[in-house]
Formats: sequence, structure tokens, C-alpha cells
Amino acid sequence: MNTENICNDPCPVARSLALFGDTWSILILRDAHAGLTRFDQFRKSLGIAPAILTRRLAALTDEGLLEKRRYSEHPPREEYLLTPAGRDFLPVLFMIGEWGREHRGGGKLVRFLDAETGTEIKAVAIDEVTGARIGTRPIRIVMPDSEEDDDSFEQEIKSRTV
Amino acid sequence: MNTENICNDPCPVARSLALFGDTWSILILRDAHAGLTRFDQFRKSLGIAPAILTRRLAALTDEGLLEKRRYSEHPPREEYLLTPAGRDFLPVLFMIGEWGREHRGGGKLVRFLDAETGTEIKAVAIDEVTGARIGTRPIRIVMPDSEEDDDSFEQEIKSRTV
DNA sequence: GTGACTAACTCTCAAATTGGTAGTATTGTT
DNA sequence: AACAATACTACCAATTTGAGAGTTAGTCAC
Repeated sequence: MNTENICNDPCPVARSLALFGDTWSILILRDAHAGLTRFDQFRKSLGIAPAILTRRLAALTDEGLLEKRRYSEHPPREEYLLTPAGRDFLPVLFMIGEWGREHRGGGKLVRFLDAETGTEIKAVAIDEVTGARIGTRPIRIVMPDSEEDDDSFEQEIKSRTV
Repeated sequence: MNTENICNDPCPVARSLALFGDTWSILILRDAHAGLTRFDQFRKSLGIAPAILTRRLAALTDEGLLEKRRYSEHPPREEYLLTPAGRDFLPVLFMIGEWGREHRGGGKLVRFLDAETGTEIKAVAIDEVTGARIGTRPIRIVMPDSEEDDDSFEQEIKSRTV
């Protein structure tokens, strides 16, 4: 899709998706979090066509989620490392994974364990302010141009309440 | 990308992405959470070509994230409602939004408030078991075919530690 | 110093998908 | 009868993807 106009969308979800709103980018980020750094590691892990991998890595690098670093001068070799912004993507990965485990969880699945306790990680999203789980309380969406008290520009998510 | 083989991928992230691994699907789900239900509401909100919207809505319905419901017999009219699985997508949306706010947050942004307290929601992902924030402790990834004690088939995320 | 090998690509081209616009079907409204 | 609303379908040009072969630049084994 057209990622030009979406970049200045007032919705932070839309803005993010302009950068990683496709399957390959997210899988590359997943693999990067799993420790992969090199072109051929990604290519083999994903079974992606090299031309597409080149483009995706370049895009993610441009956008500041990955960083290209030369790890050998002779021969000249590059690797792709997660930037802080790329590392901040981990919670997104976990929530996507949680959804998949819950709703597409048949058969053998990769598991994510806490390395210290050895327990399986169950990722949940909470509101840091109220401590409530996301989705358990009603939410008010406020558009950027509306006064906060002006109901006419607000929408409510009615589907979830405590 | 090819969504056939990814459906049985052992990684829950990959499985999820087979269903909503594209920008339009995620934005449709976002709008559905914001209360939109009808074809033309989605079309106008997203500026999406109708043929593509038709296909995406059908896919999301097929996959069980949306449900098509006839809300009028005369004239025959349909609307698309979130299923429980679709509603469970909300934490993913929030984490994507959090990322965008943090890393692409310039200018006017839509805000999400707790309807009761009126405070801005700051979504964070935590491990329900340990209570630790995702990304603050080392993680062990266990492949489905490996013995849990067999190090040879395990990978560690080394990038993040407490 | 020749041949095999590795890493990180680029090139090519057919196939699939997308975007943009116009048009259709069914019904209600004036 | 004309017009509007809703939920689409049809069409076609433009873009993107997928699959595979080829390229470049070096290392290593003998």
C-alpha cells in the first residue's frame, strides 16, 4: 500500500505500520530478536527471495529499526543489528505471538521461556497508569483536533468493559 | 507473501501474520475496535479501493476475526463485527501504537484514554508469570522438537537482560 | 595459482497484487 | 421519476513479489 501519506497520519498505529506493516519486515525483526544478524541467516531462516530481503533490510535500516555494521573489512561483510527502536519492537512481537498461541495454537509451537526462572512467558498488555489489562476497561479515543471535553469528535470503544 | 506454508510454521508470530500480516488488515481491525462496522465506513476511513476492502473483509471474516452480520433485510445490508478473537487483537494494536508514539510521535496524535480515569493509556507488555516487563529479562527460545535440556537446538536472545 | 567455497548481493522476468475509477444491484426517499 | 445510500463487482494499468540464476569480492586447500 501507499506508505507516503500514512506517515503523517495522526494515528500512531498507522504511522508504525508505514514502517513495518508487512509480514516480511515483522519476521525479519523477529529473527533479529532471536539473534540473527546476517543476510544469509535471514534468507535461509525465512526462505525469502534475496532481492526482497535486500529491500526490506534497507527499509528497516532507513527507518532506524536496524543498523548496518561492517563486521569484516577483508572480505567486506555487513551485518544487521537491532537499534534501540528495533529492540523496542519486542513487545509487539510478543503480543502477536500471544494472539497466535491463543487462536492458532494447534500442533508444535516454538516456546519462549524466561531464561532465569525457566517458566513459559505469558505476555499480557496492561496500562501502566491504571494497571488494568488492556481490553478490560472502556477506552476513549480522542482525535488530535478536538477539545478533550467536546464529545462530537470522540468515539468510544464499546465492546470491552471491566 | 505466500501465506500457505506459514500457517503451520511452529512460530506463533508467523502463524498470526498469515492472517493479519498486512497494513490494511491491521488498520481494518483498528477501525473495527474504534467502532466502525460497515463497508463504507471502512472505505471512507481508510481511503482503500473497494475491491481490496472486499477481499480483506472476507479474509478477516474467514479467519474468524470478524463476523458478517445482516443488520437489515430490506434493503439487505451487512455489517462486520469483531469476534472474540478479533477483540483479542486489541493488545497488539496498543503495542503497535505505543511503538509509534514513542518512535514516530511528532505532531498531532490520536490519544487513547481510560474512559473512567481520563488518564492517557500507556500500554506496556509484561510477563504475567514473573511480572517483569517484556524485554527486561533474558529469554530462552525453545524449538518444538528439541528436548528442553538439549542446548544444541536452543537459541538465546542475548540483546536484553535485566 | 586453480578450483572450490562463502557472503552479500544484483538481475531478470513471469505471476500476483494493488490502486483508481467506473459501474451495478437493490432498496428507500422526495 | 429522479436521486441517494449501501455494498459491492469489473476493469486495467502500475507496482510488488517470487523463484532462480548470476555477480562480485574475497578466503582457503592443495
